[in-house]
Amino acid sequence: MTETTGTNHIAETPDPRARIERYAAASVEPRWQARWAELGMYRTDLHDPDRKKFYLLTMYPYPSGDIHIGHWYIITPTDAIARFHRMHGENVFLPIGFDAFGLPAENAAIKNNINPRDWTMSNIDNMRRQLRTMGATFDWEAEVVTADPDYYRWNQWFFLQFLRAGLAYRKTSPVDWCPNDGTLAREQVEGADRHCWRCGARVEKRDLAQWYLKVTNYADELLDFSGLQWPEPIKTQQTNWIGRSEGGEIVFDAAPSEHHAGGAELRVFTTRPDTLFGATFMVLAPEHPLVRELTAPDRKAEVDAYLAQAANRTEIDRLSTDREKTGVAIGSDAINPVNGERIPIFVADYVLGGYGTGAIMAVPAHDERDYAFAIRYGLPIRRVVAAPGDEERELDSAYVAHAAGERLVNSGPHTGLPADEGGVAIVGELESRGKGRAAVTYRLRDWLISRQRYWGTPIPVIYCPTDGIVPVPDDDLPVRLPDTVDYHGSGENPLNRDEAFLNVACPVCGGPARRETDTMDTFIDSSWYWYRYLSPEKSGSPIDRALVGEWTPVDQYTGGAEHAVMHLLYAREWTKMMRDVGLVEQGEPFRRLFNQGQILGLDGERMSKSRGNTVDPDDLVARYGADTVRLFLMFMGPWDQGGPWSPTGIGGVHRFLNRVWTLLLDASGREPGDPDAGMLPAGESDADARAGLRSAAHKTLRDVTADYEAFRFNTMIAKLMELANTLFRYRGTSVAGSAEWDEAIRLLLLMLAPAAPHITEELWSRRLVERGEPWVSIHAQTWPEVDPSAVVESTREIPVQVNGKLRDKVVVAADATPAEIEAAVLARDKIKAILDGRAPDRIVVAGGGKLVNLVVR
RNA sequence: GGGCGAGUGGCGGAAUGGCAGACGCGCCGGCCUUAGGAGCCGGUGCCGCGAAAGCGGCGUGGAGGUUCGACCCCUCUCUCGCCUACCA
Repeated sequence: MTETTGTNHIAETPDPRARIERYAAASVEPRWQARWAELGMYRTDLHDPDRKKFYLLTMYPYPSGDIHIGHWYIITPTDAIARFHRMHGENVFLPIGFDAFGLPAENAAIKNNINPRDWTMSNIDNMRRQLRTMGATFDWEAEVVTADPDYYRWNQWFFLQFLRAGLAYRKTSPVDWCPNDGTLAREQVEGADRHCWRCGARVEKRDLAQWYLKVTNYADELLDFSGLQWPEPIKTQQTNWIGRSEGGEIVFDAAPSEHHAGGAELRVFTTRPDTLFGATFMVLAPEHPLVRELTAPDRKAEVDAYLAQAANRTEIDRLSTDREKTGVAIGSDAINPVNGERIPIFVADYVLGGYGTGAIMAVPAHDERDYAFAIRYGLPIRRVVAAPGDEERELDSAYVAHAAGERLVNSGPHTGLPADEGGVAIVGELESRGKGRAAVTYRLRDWLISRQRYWGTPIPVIYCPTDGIVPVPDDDLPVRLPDTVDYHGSGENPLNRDEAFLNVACPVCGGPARRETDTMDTFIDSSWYWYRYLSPEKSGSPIDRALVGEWTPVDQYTGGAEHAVMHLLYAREWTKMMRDVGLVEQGEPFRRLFNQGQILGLDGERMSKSRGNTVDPDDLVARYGADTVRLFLMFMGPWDQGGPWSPTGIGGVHRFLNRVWTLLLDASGREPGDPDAGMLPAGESDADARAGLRSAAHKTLRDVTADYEAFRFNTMIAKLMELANTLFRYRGTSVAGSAEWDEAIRLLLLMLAPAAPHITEELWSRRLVERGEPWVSIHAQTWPEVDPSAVVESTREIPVQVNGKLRDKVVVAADATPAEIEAAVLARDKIKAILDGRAPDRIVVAGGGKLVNLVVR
């Protein structure tokens, strides 16, 4: 290494800057990055039996082309966590890969007339290079690229496994359809105006035959987060998304009429079976299969018009906040199973086809939506639940509260029962007659995975005129995407026109058949990639079961909270499906989850290339170095908070690193600007100073260790700055160069190493040269231990309050008893003056002597 | 409409029942410099009194409450951000 050290030639030089070499990140950082790569320092030995394993996963990036400051914000603290754990002797696995399928590649391809694969792969090359400039310790040997046939063939393989297990199925139903992206899963439709999560276009409904995964099987299990250390808001969001409701399913029969024989079963789901006697009409969703059958001939024109209008509904009133309830009567009645009453049937779009049974019994007295509808169309409102004394009171809105002592009214034989008992009794009675049962409904839907796009995993299915739906045999996998694509300048899936891809012999009968041209939702790629990291080259199976058994679930996952009900839910569902087809033992993928915040652009919006508000870190790295950028991102604020990007203040952390550099290279130097340079603070002896320094260093170590463990990087860095400031105060004094000084310097470097890996490695190596010791990387050092004896104090200063206001401070021995503290406080002149002869009514010695409060009334 | 989160100096933020404002930016003063958008030292919540040391008052969106003591816990309320959207 370099031979220069500042201590050899000291104070005569007039300009201190001429004396020591300046910190030049631009030359230091690439040199160490190359050295680490050369030594393979971060290649993980997945088979090491001795060390405790630590699987640290960070959400893999989409290869949009450029790494921006937001990527750094996610990755560099994650890297610090990895380095911190390595210094604790753990075998850390920190892989990286690319989420390489998806629409932006296709859009770029159409726009620039290039192949999506070429576009994606060249972006990945660029991003690999940029990622390396961070100094992050990724194990590049484990890299996964999802657009690689060696990866996506296993998506196909999983699909076939799930198909065999009954977890995948094909169904024709109204699906959410985006004009650009084709089919969307329910959670990929956002907002009141129902726009596409990816492109923002308005989403329509279309009837299509599509592939689904049966994730609703897992609804209850997904509500169970026991054993997971996940942030509460994410658990809440997932719980709300799954949306479990308990209630009853009740069977109404269609009443006979001139146009219908009656008897058709109309099932409704309700969470309020206790209000069944209050049902005064019934509402079917526009998609309900019995709408057409039950519509009276004289109502047909109006109903048809309404159904057509409902299909376009989102366009009509996309911005209206309180949507008017609309609907039309279909000219048939239903029979209420509890009292035989005939109630009219309506079709209205406030009832959703996809939730519950797509039909409701309307109880306007006790449901706000039903109330609004009844008022608008002049339908009867009958109160059936009332709090004591309210029985006769007129309703001016739906009564939905749950007041104590509520009882059923107007409910036939159940009148007078407490409401909750009444509900149970009604369901029980219906059940005995085969007209109802207790039921649970979920908001969660099955996962619609078909996408009408080229750039994704082909769904491995063949349609044969004679044999129907035929799975592609495992041996024929992967079904490869053709390399040459011709978009004809449109977004239509080019696979539909690719005769070579389309035409295939049926695996069963050998006759001519056609391939499925839909591809899979790219969230499938991200639902298992961390298992593949453990064996990216494995060819005979998707995962290495021994390694997966040993290394997963992932110990720590870091990434953004925006995937709360998408990726993070799909990942849990997929692992459960893998478990159920016998591939993994566990049912949960990630033990501990941390959601870092998001860095927003200067416009306050989420950074994205399409918005054009990304911040390129390359300029900052060129000017200050990667360590400064890393440290600045960690210092900005709490990691889970994020915030708008502003480089204001980056000079502060850069100055800090320069000061650390100076402390190492020029401990004895003195600054001309300091009038007290070279002198100990007034009244402090050399021994005091040395003991104080040692104490400060060990207290810092204690606190910094806790901050790393809790991912509190901002306060961690603040404490290191404080220690550096303390050291700087003693620079050039008799303390500099003492054993205590040396220990403090050593601790400072070790504590800083995970966050600022390059400068600490450089300074560490120079320190070793100076001491004549052989080189060992600082990143291979063991995390130091706090010396408890160094952090104990002989005295302590206790704040003294009078009636809760700070008035004085008193210094007592560290082991002073409460009585001694009390006596010391009362002996203070200032306290005597404030008390003015009065005796305190009460003396609170709080927190084991942390504070004293005198109460005077 | 519902859910989650957050409101603290000029700014980023610290302190989760015990000295509010750590650390950093910015600003002010000084040193050093041919020079400084470099470096170093000191100061810096607001208001008042004081030459100063210092003293006093106010202060964590607002209003109440619990407590010896509240940025922190409770109730109500306002503002902002994110998520969600008629879920029977």
